[in-house]
Amino acid sequence: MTSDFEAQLRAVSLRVTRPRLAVLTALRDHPHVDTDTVIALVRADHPTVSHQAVYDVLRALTDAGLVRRIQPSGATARYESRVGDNHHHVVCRSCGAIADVDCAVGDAPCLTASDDHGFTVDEAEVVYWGTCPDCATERTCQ
Amino acid sequence: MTSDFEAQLRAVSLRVTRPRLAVLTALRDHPHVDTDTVIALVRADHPTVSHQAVYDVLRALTDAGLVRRIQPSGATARYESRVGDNHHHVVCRSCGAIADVDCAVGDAPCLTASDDHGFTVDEAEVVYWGTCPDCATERTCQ
DNA sequence: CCAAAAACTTGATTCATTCCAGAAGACCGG
DNA sequence: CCGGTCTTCTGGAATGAATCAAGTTTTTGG
Repeated sequence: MTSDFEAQLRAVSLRVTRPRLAVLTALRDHPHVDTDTVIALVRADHPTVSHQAVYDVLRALTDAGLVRRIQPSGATARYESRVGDNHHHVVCRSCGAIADVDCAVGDAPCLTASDDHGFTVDEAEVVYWGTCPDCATERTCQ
Repeated sequence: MTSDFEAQLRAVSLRVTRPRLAVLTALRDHPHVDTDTVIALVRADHPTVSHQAVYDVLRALTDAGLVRRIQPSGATARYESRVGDNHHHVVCRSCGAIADVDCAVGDAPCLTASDDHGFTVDEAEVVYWGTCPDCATERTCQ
C-alpha cells in the first residue's frame, strides 16, 4: 500500500518522504478532511511532522494532481485522494459533512456551458448544498 | 433605483441604511467583487463607512437572499446581486476573472444527484474552471 | 417627537495560511 | 556503500481575511 503511494509520487517526479506518504495514507483513510485534521492524523504516526510540512505536502500533491482540494464557501480547505474521475460533492449546510456524488449524466455532465464568454473551460466543479440525514432528523446536530 | 433597493430591504424586514444602499449599489454596478473592493466602492460615496459595517451588511444581505456569496477555491469571498435565477460562473485560473453562465440544461441542470447518500439537496452550485480570453492570448496576464 | 431595537464605529483578536532561515533528508553519480 | 547537491522539513514569526466586543449612532413604530 505504501509502495503504491511511492510509485504515485515517483510518477510525478516528487521525492518520496515520510510526511508525503503519511499524508497520502491519511487522505486514503479519511476523505474530505481539513488541513488541521490531516496534521493530527499524520502526527498520530509521525509526531515530529511540522504543520508547515503538511501545508507544503498538500500543495505539492495538489499541484501534481495526486490529491484534490475542495473548498466549499465559508469553510476551510479540505482534501481528498480520489482524483481523475470528475466526481462531485454534497455538503451539509448544518454540520459541514461531505459525501461523494458521481456525475448524474455521463462523465462530464455540466462541462458544456451555455455561453462561455470566450473562456476555455477545462473543468466543471459541482457542489450540491443540502442537509445530511443526521441533521435532517435531529435538530441538535453540532 | 435607490428606491428599488429600499423596497428590497423592506421586503426582507431589514432596515434601510446608507451603508446597505451603498453596498447594493456597488454590487449592481460591479458584479463578482471581493469584500475589499466593496469597501472601496462604498467609501467612494460614503468615506466614513467602516469595514466592519460592510462585513455586517454583506452577511445580512446574504442571509436575506438579496446577494449571493461566491467563493472559488483558493480565493477570497466575492459577492453579486444577481440572485434567484440559479446561474453559475466561469472562473479564470490565471487571473481570477469571473463571468456569469446560464444553466446549460433548463433551470436546474445538475440538481438531481445520481446518489444523494440520503442528503436533502436544495441547490446545485457549478463552477467552471478555465482560462479567460485575455489570459489565453497573452501569457503575461497578471 | 420619543423610546426601543437594530445597525454602525473603532479597535482588538482569532485563525487559516504563508514566509523565512537554517537543518535534515532524498537521490544521483561514483 | 558514500559524499555532494538540491529538495524538503523544522520551528517560529508574520500576513491578511474575517470575527468579536463595547459603546455610540441611527432607524422606525407609536
